[in-house]
Amino acid sequence: MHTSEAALTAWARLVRASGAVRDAVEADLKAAGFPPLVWYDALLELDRVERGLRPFELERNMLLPQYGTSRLVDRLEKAGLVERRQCPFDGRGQYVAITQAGRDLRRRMWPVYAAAIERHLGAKLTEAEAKTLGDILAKLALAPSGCCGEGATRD
Amino acid sequence: MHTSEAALTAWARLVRASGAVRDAVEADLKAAGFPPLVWYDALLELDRVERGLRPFELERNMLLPQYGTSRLVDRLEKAGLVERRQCPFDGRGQYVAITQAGRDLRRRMWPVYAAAIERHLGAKLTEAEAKTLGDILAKLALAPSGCCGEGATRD
DNA sequence: TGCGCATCCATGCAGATGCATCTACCTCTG
DNA sequence: CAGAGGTAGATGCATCTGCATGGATGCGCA
Repeated sequence: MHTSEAALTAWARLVRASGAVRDAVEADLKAAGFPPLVWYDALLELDRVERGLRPFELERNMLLPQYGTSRLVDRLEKAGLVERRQCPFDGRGQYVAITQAGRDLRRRMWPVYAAAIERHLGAKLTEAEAKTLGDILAKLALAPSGCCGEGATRD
Repeated sequence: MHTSEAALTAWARLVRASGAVRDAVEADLKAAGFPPLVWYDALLELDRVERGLRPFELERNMLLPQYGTSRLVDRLEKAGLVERRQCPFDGRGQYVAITQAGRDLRRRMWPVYAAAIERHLGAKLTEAEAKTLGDILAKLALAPSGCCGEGATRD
């Protein structure tokens, strides 16, 4: 099986460009005195759901490892942005719910975040390019080849 | 200034997809008993240039922070894959040169690496899509908006 | 020549991450 | 109900990263 030139180029640029853009957006957030991107993402997930989320749900939604989620919640909790609640129907589990402080912080972060995205991504692409980019990237997420077995063709 | 829907979607998918693909490729390398991606990248850079590279060159080429480069070279050196050489015309500087062991390792890693790229990226896109993706991502690297001032329009 | 300042690289320390493992609880089966 | 096996989540330890700073050398200018 041959790996195409185009795929190799796309890989190289994907890694570089995404890293650079991500770092730039992170830097803008930090410069404004805000916590890292992953905090925002977690708060956003949690803000969507009234009852809170189970850690394993957060883990799936954010593509984080289990221990990463556990410790991220630790930090968010320590900062007063979320709280852990006992899960009523599963003694092993818990719900993680956003607090008002968490909602406030997320809301304050959004303008800075949006501006950073615009500056580091939006401003460099036309509308059509952004659309195309999103569409192609969506295909990469399909049929997870790394985690669920059944990645290559079955023989 | 409004941030377009398409740009926001592209951002979200860029972060997710690139993270997922990168993690999957890393995992394949690790599963084959190889060191992380960044080692490969560094060895590749160093393998291109006979005389070796100054750390600050490696730093620029790989978009790494200065201390990150310093410590990456430490690890590579400890593993016998590179060696530091005194710089003949700058007493502060040095050259980092790949060793034969480094070249060998890089060569052994390549088939696994290429297969991983094909599996996690190439196989999911058509040739045309990969080409388009690469072209669009290339535009993101232009006119660095995060690091050199002069990102937004001058007022 | 000597002094101020910039550049190159290293490093101490704190915080974050990866890995393996642990505890506690659930569920299924006989 | 007992016991096996699976799932939810936490955590000790080693490694890695970010940040600030330090030491050493080069360079420009009086």
